[in-house]
Amino acid sequence: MARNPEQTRQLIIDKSLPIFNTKGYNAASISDITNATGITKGAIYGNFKNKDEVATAAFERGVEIVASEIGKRVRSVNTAPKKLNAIVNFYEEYLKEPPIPGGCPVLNSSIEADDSLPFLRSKVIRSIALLKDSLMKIVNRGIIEGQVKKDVDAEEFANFLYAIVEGAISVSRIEGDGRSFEFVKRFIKKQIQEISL
Amino acid sequence: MARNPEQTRQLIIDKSLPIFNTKGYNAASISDITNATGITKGAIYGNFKNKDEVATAAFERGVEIVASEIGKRVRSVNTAPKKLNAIVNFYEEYLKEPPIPGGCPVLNSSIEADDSLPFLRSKVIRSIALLKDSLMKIVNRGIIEGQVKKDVDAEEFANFLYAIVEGAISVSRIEGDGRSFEFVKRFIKKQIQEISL
DNA sequence: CTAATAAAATACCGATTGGTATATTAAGTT
DNA sequence: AACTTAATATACCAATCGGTATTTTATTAG
Repeated sequence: MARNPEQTRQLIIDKSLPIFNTKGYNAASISDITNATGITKGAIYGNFKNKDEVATAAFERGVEIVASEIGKRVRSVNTAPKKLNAIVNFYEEYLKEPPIPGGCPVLNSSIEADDSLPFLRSKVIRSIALLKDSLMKIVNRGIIEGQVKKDVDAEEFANFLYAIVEGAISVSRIEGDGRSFEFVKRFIKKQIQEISL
Repeated sequence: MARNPEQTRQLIIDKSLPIFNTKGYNAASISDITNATGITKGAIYGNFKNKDEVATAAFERGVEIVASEIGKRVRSVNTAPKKLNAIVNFYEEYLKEPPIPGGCPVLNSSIEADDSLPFLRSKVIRSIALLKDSLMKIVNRGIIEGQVKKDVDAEEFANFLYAIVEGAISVSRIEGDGRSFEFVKRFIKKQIQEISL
């Protein structure tokens, strides 16, 4: 054996994630990664079969970062409305101080993978399903625990919240300021208030 | 003079639009365009300075198509709530039978242009501003004409509507079915109802 | 201290990229 | 019909792409 392959692999993933996330899969090149890591092509192709696998690993790492951060926020409060608000606040902070440069990896990959990048598509779909499912569970538990009106359609609300947040991120990012997100945030908070008891 | 440069230019724009919109700027190559048009590189570079200008022209054509279609729907009804619903219905149809393959060009370019493609950024920002402004004007006129509650914040509603529609499109497209959009549509229709008198 | 081995570095590959310089061709003018 | 000119086609360019084969290097086992 020689060196530390796990560490190398992790380095490649960590350094390539922001590259894929900012430039997109096609524009991100292997030499971008070698430059960012200080590691050579040989090391990359020794640890990954091809560029697709690096991108996949980077995407999954990105989702992991986002999901873990959301999980932290969600667990830090104890009612459904507070949890939902915490998620919205997280995304607002995400815009101001991105834990991953380049925006939301799920949204980015979603746009790039819908027609091309078939190897990523199912991963993206799965990530979205997980996120929406978390939202649904929060709402449903809120209903059970008497914090949310019981006639609320949890699936509809989850779909609403997910779609509007992703949309607001994309708009705010291209506009380059948080004004649009501010408006949307205000709207979402009203909606959360609306379903709360 | 020889041949018909305007016609050639238009051919390049029309054929490259779906290519850029499905594959994205980077993955779409000049040879993709020569293949799709049956025209050679010489003709492309005779009519456009470079790839950026082809992409820009294609993007603007895409926006033109979307905007004109929306305008048609909006003009076909005569109250603010109906106009807003018509726009939502348009995007639902857009998913089922895309006038431009590859999804919404504004959303797609928005994601790709936020970090890279500086030459496109301002065009995308402008398109979004125009669309949101149209939405705002519809709401404000609805207020004046007594179809919309007068305490409604038109800018907030426009931002909400634009963000959620773009988000819903992206989710539905990656998922490959209209289920998510269906949920979101139901939610939006309720909101339109909510602001209506 | 050496041999074995696995990881990483280097050198190379054909294919493709965006772009350009040149040649050809079609149309308008006289 | 000959000439001019603008538009398109062809041929070519260096640079870069993803990927592979080979060599070097670091580590561990004996």
